[in-house]
Amino acid sequence: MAIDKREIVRKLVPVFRHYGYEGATLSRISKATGLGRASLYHHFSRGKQGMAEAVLSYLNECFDATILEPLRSSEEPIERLKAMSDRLNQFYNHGQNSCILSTFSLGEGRDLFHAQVQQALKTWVEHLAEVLTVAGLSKNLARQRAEDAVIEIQGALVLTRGLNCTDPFERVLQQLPDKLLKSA
Amino acid sequence: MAIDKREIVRKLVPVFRHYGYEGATLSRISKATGLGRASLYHHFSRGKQGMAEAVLSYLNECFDATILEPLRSSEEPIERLKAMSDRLNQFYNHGQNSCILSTFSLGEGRDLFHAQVQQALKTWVEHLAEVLTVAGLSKNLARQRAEDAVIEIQGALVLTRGLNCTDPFERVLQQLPDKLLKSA
DNA sequence: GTCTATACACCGATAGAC
DNA sequence: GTCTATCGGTGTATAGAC
Repeated sequence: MAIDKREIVRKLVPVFRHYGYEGATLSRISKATGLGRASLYHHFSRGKQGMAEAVLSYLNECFDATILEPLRSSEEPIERLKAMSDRLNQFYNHGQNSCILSTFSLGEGRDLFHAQVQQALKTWVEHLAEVLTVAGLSKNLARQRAEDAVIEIQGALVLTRGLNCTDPFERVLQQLPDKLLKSA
Repeated sequence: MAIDKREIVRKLVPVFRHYGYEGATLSRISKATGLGRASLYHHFSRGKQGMAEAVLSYLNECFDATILEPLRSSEEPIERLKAMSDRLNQFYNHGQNSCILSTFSLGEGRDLFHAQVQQALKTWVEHLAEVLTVAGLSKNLARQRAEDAVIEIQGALVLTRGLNCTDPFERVLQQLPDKLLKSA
């Protein structure tokens, strides 16, 4: 059933996120899901690539429903941004989870998933820019700060992973809303 | 000779940087260097791990000599930071090169190279914090902004790769010196 | 110092039983 | 829908000739 497949995809997420497309071997996938190779091919007709696409779609869906959703609300801009920060802290487990968009833009995954990765990043930036425009910033400044926000979050994920310490990520998220809205 | 080995390592750099530790297969390495598998094992006694360590050491050395060196100069802080930005733009090829510190903090590479990655990031932050302290910032603020600088650079690399557009990286570098020094 | 040849484990993928 | 068994290919690594 569809619900079972969704549960399998959920188990695939950490494997692809941590190891990247090439590093996510069928052995690791099999271990993570508890399913044999053949069972996996029963569910995902196009093999490993199908699994990776399912993971990417699933995470895009989650990201839209949990992180972008508050940005589309009718709350005050500052409240929307604070809500996004809170959700991001959960979504990335205090910065300890990698971002699939970052992982899939390396190696073989880059060629396979570039379109989806690019689209996901653009959508995120656009949602942020819209909130900042509502808050009264000029189109150009809103756009630039929206990009800065994504940059800081992605960079904080790298630093948090590299230093093995969640402080940078949580600090960036905490400071982000005010930083984005303060007058130029 | 040592100079030949250095030349081999130079050819290994893009392979490990783009594909990560696991994705850097001996086929790709062999192709990039023009050497057969056995020749590679003649030069690097501990196999692929030895190659990766050589790449990491080599890049750390380059990074210290080209990016950190201007930070240690006796120029004005703003000039030191501008010099770093210029050098970074070359070093990362306008944001089109991945950072090995980011690549090696994923998958199997994470366990193998965590200590070196952590040390390299710390050294970078400390050099920046020292410049900002000289510029008159408080210890805490200097430290925080130094971290922010590394975060923005790493994040800009991710965005530039994901969007396939060098604008974010070059903009971040261009704005960085003033941003770091402006009064709180 | 480079090569060919080779060892053996693991890769992604499939066939066919149940 | 899951399994075992297996395919051809590729992975890292090594032996030994030149």
